[in-house]
Amino acid sequence: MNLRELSKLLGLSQTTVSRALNNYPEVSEVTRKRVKDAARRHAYAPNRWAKGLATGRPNAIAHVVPVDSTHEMVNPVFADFISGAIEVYTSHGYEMILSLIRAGDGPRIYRDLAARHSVGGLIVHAPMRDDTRLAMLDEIGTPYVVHGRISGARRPYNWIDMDNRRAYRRAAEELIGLGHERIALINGRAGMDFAVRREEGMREALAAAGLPVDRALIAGDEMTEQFGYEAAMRMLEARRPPTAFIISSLVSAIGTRRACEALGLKPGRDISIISHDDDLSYFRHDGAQPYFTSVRSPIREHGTQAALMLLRAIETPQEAPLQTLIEAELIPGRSTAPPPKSSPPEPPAPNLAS
Amino acid sequence: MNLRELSKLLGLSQTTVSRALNNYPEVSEVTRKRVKDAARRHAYAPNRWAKGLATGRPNAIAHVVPVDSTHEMVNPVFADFISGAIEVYTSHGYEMILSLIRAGDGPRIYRDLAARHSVGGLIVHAPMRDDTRLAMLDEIGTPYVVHGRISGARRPYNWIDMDNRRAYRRAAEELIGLGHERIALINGRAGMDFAVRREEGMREALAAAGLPVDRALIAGDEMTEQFGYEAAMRMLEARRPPTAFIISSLVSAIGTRRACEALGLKPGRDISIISHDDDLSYFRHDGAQPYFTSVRSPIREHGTQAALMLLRAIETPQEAPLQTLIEAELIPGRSTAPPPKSSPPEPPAPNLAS
DNA sequence: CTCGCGAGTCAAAGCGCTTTGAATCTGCCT
DNA sequence: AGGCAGATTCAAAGCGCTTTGACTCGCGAG
Repeated sequence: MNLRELSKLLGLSQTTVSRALNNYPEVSEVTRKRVKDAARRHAYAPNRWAKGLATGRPNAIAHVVPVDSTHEMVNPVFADFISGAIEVYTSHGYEMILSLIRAGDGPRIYRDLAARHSVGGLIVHAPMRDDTRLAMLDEIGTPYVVHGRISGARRPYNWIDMDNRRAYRRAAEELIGLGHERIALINGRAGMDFAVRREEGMREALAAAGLPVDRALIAGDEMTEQFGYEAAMRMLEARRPPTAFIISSLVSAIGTRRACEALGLKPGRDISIISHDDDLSYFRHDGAQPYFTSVRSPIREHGTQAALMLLRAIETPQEAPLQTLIEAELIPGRSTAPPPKSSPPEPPAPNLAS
Repeated sequence: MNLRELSKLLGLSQTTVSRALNNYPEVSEVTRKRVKDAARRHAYAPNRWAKGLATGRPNAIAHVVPVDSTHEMVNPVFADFISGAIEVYTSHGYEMILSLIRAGDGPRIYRDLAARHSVGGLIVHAPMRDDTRLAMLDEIGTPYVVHGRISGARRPYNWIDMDNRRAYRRAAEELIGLGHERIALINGRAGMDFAVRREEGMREALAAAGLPVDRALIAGDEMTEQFGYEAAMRMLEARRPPTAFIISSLVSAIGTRRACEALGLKPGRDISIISHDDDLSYFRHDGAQPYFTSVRSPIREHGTQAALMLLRAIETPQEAPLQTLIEAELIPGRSTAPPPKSSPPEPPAPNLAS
């Protein structure tokens, strides 16, 4: 069933039928009702192609997800982010197209998407520090929203991010307040913008407390369970193990927990862990006190916000880019405690000033 | 840059340029090269709408994911499945559109997708036993592939599934072989087709070994970490706890592990766990022996297969539906062992026959 | 020298929708 | 009765592509 058939059926012109369906005011209410009823009865839905061609208005949003070619990974966080965004799109008449991009593909994909005309804008995932994509996107002219930030950017751009530095400073302060002095950070891949900020946050807290930074207690990689396990294992078996961990991802934190338990260390008693809780639906704790003390930022909400921001950028391009910084909470759980007394206090270093 | 501009630029007709770009044989090689070079130089990409309208050939595949309205969940397994499928689509010139569907939305979404004409087919996720969607899709006439199976289906349809029954029977046999008699199943939501099959598989093994089925040792729900924890906790604290668990999802298995450890039970020593490993990239163990003994079926591969099957169904609709049953492996890990001796042997029930 | 043929190219129609500008139909005022 | 504004409706153009059917051009066969 197409518009012509439908209009013929109703004895009306295509113009009138089209206007009736699109809620134009110059159609009488009685006609509109008649048209809409008929459309429903005959399961008429406008052809997206024809509509797009006629209006020139984009009807899709692309999410471009970089995929590390060696690992072929899709971050589980991504699923929740998307599910937040997608609802916004559908309720505004856009469809979401998903596009994986390999490290090597570079600009081509973005240019193709833009040249298609059907894609009104896109969400940039997993920004790196000094990511070159922005310059390219600005040149291409497609509206975009970055989930995260890119430090080296020249011009203002739309982004939504959590306050990583503040949150991780806060997390480290919490541990320091409990008496920890050797705090490890198990972080995302080096170069990822969020990872840089998180490390900065922790360093700030250590510096403020006059604590040294031990490079051996900082690890960064793709945040798998396995990585959380191995990094923790390595640190815990070293000469001077940490008494606490801050971990950038719940998935890796689960790996770290596994490592601790393998060594007979009980989190919340012998060792402390602060995890990162993206409020992933499949890992959500409805119960009373959560297992992990964690930095919580609701990722689904990020998705919703990013989508709204993008639609705004598409529909009112003249307005200035928007920035949204989301504060993260530190949720108390049962995985943190003061460091165990048993660990022998460091002998005071000979020439420690003042 | 559009076709007309490009052709004017080259001093050729639109016809010739179009044909050159689409590799039609009736264009001389020298012209074709000239055209392709110019197209690249001016970043020309055909307008998808116009192309679709002109050819009538679909250029998108939809993945329709049911979302439980109360939980708003996106299964982490889904991310990996999709990433397998998407590569197939892009390499065949299709784009993937993602569509969430609420329990209530029912047929409307499917009909709309079909009426759009741009969507050539779809993947049905999360089928329930006696799912009514198939009848509807058959009526609508869109090609589709089911990830999983639907027992009550009337007519043959395209599906790809793992051999759930066999795999879970095998898992239960493994535990029975180790000497376990009280085996718990922490399963997916009741009514999900895969959950039904898995339970059947376990029951078969129990029956074959002459072991009774204890309803209290079977739980089913959305497979979150929390559910794995709570279900296990409930069972372990009951009067007659299980000595082994079979768990339908790695995520829930992690919750179960947490429960065991909270009670001082070490998996692989005091309690046995067989998990379900979807080979999720973020949970993949590259190392030697994995932590969990588990039923493994590579979900990403399912995605690839499903996509290929769907494209075949779209491009050669006359062919009969295809079925692919994938065998799952049972991967030995460190979470299984014979039941602990300490547990007092059951006093023989008075009137147990022969 | 003409004709036929294949290779290469072209003009124009058509895909299904929106939108412009004009036409028609009311009812009501003068 | 005539005129006019406002309310409805309409015919036709145009969006950018593919594809049909026709045209042009060389060249070898007759």
